[in-house]
Amino acid sequence: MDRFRPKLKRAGVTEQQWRVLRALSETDEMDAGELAQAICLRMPSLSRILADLNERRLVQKQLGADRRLRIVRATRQGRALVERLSPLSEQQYRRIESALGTKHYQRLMKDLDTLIARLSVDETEGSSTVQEHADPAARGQNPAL
Amino acid sequence: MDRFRPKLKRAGVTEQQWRVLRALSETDEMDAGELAQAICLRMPSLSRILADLNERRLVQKQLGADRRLRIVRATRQGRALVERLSPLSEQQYRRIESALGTKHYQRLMKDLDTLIARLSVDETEGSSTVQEHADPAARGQNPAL
DNA sequence: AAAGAAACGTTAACATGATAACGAATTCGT
DNA sequence: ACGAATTCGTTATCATGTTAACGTTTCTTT
Repeated sequence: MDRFRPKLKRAGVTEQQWRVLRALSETDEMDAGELAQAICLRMPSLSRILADLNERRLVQKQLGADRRLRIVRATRQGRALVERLSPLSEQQYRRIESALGTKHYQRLMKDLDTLIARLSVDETEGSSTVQEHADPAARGQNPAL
Repeated sequence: MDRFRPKLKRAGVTEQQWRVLRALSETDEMDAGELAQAICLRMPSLSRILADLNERRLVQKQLGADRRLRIVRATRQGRALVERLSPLSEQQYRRIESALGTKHYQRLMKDLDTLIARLSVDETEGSSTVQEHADPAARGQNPAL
């Protein structure tokens, strides 16, 4: 992140704002809780970030059918920002991969996924919210960048 | 850490304070810079933490021969605290190990060490400060807890 | 249906992470 | 020897992590 964060800063977003936008740009819409779990952000942090991104018109918040829920969507501008920065993000993953070698890299990502999944299970005692990803291109359910 | 942090809190130390004390109790003395690198803490954070721990008599700061350096040592009380909490820390590592299995656990720790070492190298472009640890019991140069 | 419990977000308060600007001490080049 | 560049640590500032306390809305229980 030491390498990627400066690029994010030039683009006007912080590290966590980036993770939020990235996650949102991959789906249509989510409620805040889903989003928080998807990217491992606590609700207090997410609240602040969404409030900020909302004012800057990068995301859009609205009430759900269940009016406790806050439905969030990335706006056009938000998605455009992600499109613009994604290549720089990919570049960092390739850097990590080349530092370890493809084989070790994939093994590391897999082991980390396994660890996160298993630890999550008995944290919440059963209600595993961590979904499997059969996609071999997936680099883990919690992309750092 | 979600499991260990509450125990630390009851003992009156934060997560990073714990890491500082743990590192110091394993050596005789270090200057602030060495310490920061050893446990991956930025100097601004370390400064605040050492100032705090110093007032609470858990560590002791003094000037080195080179008077730019701050030599730091854990006091008796500091070491006693680590002795008292170490078993609880070990317990967490065993939990992680049992979640992955011994084989995967060791492999994960090794891969992470490798990654950290290699990324560090070309961050600083050559002046690798990351020392090897031949000790098989070592769990990585940056114990989280 | 009404009181209580639970779920979802928000806000508050404090500790930490990150970056930059600074002060003090030391080393270098001339 | 002297001024510039370095090194080490501190301080300032802002964003985030963490925990707890709340306000709303919904679900449960009776």
